[in-house]
Amino acid sequence: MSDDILEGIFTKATAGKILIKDRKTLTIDYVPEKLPFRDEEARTIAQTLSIVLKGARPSNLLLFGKPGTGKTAVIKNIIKRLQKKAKELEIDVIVPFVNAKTANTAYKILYEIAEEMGINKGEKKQQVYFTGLSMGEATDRILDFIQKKKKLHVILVIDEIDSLVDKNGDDILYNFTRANERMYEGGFISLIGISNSLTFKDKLDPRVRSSLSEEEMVFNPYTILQLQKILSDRAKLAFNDDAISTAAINLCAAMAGKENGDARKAIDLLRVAAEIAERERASDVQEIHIRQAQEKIEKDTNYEVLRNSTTHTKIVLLAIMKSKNGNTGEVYETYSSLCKYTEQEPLTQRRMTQIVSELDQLGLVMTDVVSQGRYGRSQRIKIAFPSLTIREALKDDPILSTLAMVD
DNA sequence: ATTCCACAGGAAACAGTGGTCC
DNA sequence: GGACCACTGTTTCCTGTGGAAT
Repeated sequence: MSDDILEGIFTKATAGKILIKDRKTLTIDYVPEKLPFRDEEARTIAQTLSIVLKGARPSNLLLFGKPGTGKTAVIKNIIKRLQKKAKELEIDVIVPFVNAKTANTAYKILYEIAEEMGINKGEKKQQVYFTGLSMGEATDRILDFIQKKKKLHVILVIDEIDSLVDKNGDDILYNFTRANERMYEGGFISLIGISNSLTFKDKLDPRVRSSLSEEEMVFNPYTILQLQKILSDRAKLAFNDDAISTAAINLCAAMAGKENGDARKAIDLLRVAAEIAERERASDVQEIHIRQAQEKIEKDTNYEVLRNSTTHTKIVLLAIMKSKNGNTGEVYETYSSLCKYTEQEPLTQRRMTQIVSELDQLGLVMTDVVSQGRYGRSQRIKIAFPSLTIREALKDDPILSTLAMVD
């Protein structure tokens, strides 16, 4: 590197300034004390739950809303306050909080509930082990624990409850909603379900549905104006004075507003844009940085997903990239020949369509069902991002790197 | 109006793995 | 160490479907 270039970098560095003063307020984990535009929702939920302070069972509660609409944050805030109050009044309230998407399977959810309730710190015979128990036994142990404590009040929060029902059905929910019938000595369970999908209720057994949705609430997506306010509030906490222009905030809000009014994404966009601006030694975050951030986020997620995929998923993507019209049949043929070339045993076509639909959900491919009349019905599959990203992500793959380079 | 193609995608079964319990 | 349990990724089997061709 020549002296001139180094000199340039150093001069630029001294010219630049620190834009972010409090990085933590721009992360997903940061929950503000009070959420703007959610007062009414918070009040209703707090009212519903507050009767636990009188030792009575609050109604089960279902919260609906797109991601990033503040559902989880509102619940977490209320619960924090409720638990503090309950402690003062010496009322025994436990609030296990599980995320059904991270817990992934029905059994893991039971395990996490047991962990959060402290069951696994107690008698060995009552513990819910990481594996080895039947579902029935695990449920029984949790319910027995509550019953033995006599006056224990449990408010069970299941985040992303729709993903639980999608993958594992509603057996767990059935057991927990019916559990109160078994509590002869005064304890109880209330359920709070948080769902991203409004239609998930249709998949429930009617008994579970009526019992679970004693009370319901919908969190509407934020409007662009609301997002602007949220972002500028957050920017005041996160940035130094004059470190971000109003135009940049408005653009950020507009971009996130277009995609379901997701505040979480909007804040993430703000953070990445600020990091780009800092790296460029800019004097403030501008619109151009927001646009660059949007591109970077998209590219990074695609790249990471690709790199961590299984060999067959990668081959399927290559097959889609290399196929001419993208019909399922043609993609499968290409896929099979790529498997032969790389000496992999090909999966069935059924499994391949499943992989394609997983990729579709991740936004890596676009599919479109087209009917060609006499010539049947098929999917048109297209890659939804630049093929350069595929080449980059696969360049270190020992089996596929050479395949990814040729057209 | 009916036929028929080329699948989509649900359901169930299966194999292999990794764990606990007695 | 065998019985039992859950999970994951897969295969097998099957029913349903939109619309051009007949």
